[in-house]
Amino acid sequence: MQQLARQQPVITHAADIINVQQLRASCATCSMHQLCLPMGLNEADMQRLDQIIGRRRKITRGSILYRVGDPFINLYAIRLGHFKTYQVDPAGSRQITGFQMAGELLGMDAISGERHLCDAMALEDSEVCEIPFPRLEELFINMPTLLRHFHRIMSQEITREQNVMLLLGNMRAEQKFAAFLTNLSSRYVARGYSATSFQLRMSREEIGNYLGLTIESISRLLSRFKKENLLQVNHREINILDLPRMKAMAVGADNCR
Amino acid sequence: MQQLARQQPVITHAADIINVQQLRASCATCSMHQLCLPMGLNEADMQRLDQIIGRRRKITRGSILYRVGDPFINLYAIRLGHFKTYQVDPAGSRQITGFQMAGELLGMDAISGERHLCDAMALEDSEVCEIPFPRLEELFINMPTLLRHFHRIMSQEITREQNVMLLLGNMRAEQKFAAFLTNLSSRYVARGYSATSFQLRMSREEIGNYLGLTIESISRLLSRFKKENLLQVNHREINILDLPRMKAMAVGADNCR
DNA sequence: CGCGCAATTGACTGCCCTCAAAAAGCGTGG
DNA sequence: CCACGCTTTTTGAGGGCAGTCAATTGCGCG
Repeated sequence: MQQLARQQPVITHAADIINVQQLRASCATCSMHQLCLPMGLNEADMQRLDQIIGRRRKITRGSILYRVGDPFINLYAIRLGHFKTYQVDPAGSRQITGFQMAGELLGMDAISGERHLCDAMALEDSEVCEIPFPRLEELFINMPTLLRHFHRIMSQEITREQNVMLLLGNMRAEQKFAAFLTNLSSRYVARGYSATSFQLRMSREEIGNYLGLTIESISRLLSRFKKENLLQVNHREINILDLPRMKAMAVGADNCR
Repeated sequence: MQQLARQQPVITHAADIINVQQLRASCATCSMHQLCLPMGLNEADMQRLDQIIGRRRKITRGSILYRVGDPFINLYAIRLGHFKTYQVDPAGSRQITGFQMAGELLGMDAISGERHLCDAMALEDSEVCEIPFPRLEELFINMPTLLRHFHRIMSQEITREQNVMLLLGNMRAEQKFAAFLTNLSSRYVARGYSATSFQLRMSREEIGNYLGLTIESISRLLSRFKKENLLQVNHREINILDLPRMKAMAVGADNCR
């Protein structure tokens, strides 16, 4: 089931040096620092946070960052790339619980049980910052700003999941998919990208699984949206032509139960 | 749509005195303290937590503890009773995001935005402890045990919601309902009650809404389970006759996609 | 070119929703 | 006590949305 990585990085001496520089890359120079854990920290605090960051790891497409049962050691801040997290139930069926992008935090579900409760897989070649949780806890003691922001992030995750529950429990296929696209759109906007043009990092199957639909349904929805001039689609390239209507659909302005 | 409270507490002088005593009730004497926020605290720390608890409020059945848009001031620990939380989407449709019982914490979704993002309604006459969040944050600075446990609780909430996502996205009606019942069962066990005999605190409609099903489907499922000798049901009184089979059904041992 | 994988499209099925009506509780008032 | 209205629940009949199954297309790659 697991996709194999397309390419392994070729390690040369020169590349090692570059890598070392990347490892020393700091939160301050990271383009995601307004979205990520260090948000709102002053320079001194950001440096202290920097010092506990374990390392910046590259995760190749299709490989697993952590899986169910792994001991919980680190949180991971996504520096670059996209991930999916999915739960595996005892019968073996899977449910994707989220798609995460740069600036978002992975692994918070593991805090309670000291073991990860889902798998996290890179959807493309990605980079994460390892944040050793025990050391982060030490920082909390003297950095109330950091602690407060961490609580905000966890709370946001709770809210995000509640929105997915609303989506899964109350929406029709069309509305689900529109909500999915507008959600991606607004997250790309927050990162400075286009609201209407972006690449889907996940397959139709993954979208379907996430939304509680089949791959065929996703495909049909895309065709219909295309026919209705809501969007253009070419493989994974999405171009939303009528974002207002898409948003209206997502909030159920058209068809609701 | 909102149910009106059935009865307002009659305040007399004598009752006031009793109330005052209840207000002084401490975490140490609360039957939920092994499940609730003070879990694992030593006596001194528990007293410090006690001191910041605002008041113990009674919430009559059907009345609202907080609603969408209310400013976030307190977390609430349920001392007694049951609640439901539900989201209201722009089109007006609702999704119940959880049923909470004694020992559980309400309001964590509001931390990020400083406003509540769902409504919380008492399903029966209940009592909560108000926990002013800013004061709780002050405690965190000197009580690492409390902080760690708070993080566990938030993380548990994330995990719980991921399980609901799995349920809503991947399960058939029968499996959903079996999972719902076994979930209640295990939570009652954790509170020292029977695993097989309990009262549903919520209506069929609320169950259906939570599970992404209609009231009719819930009713039919109950009838079928009854016919198959899985359970007895009398109004809201549930008696699970074959818990192992119910659990097997919940994990999809019978029918999965 | 042919193979494999992902996506699309079509035909059909079935689970659950919708609509409708009857039954069962429950409180109220005659 | 029973009649009455109201709400909640149960049960039935039928329909629709999305799933299932299957065949086709398109694309990348060896």
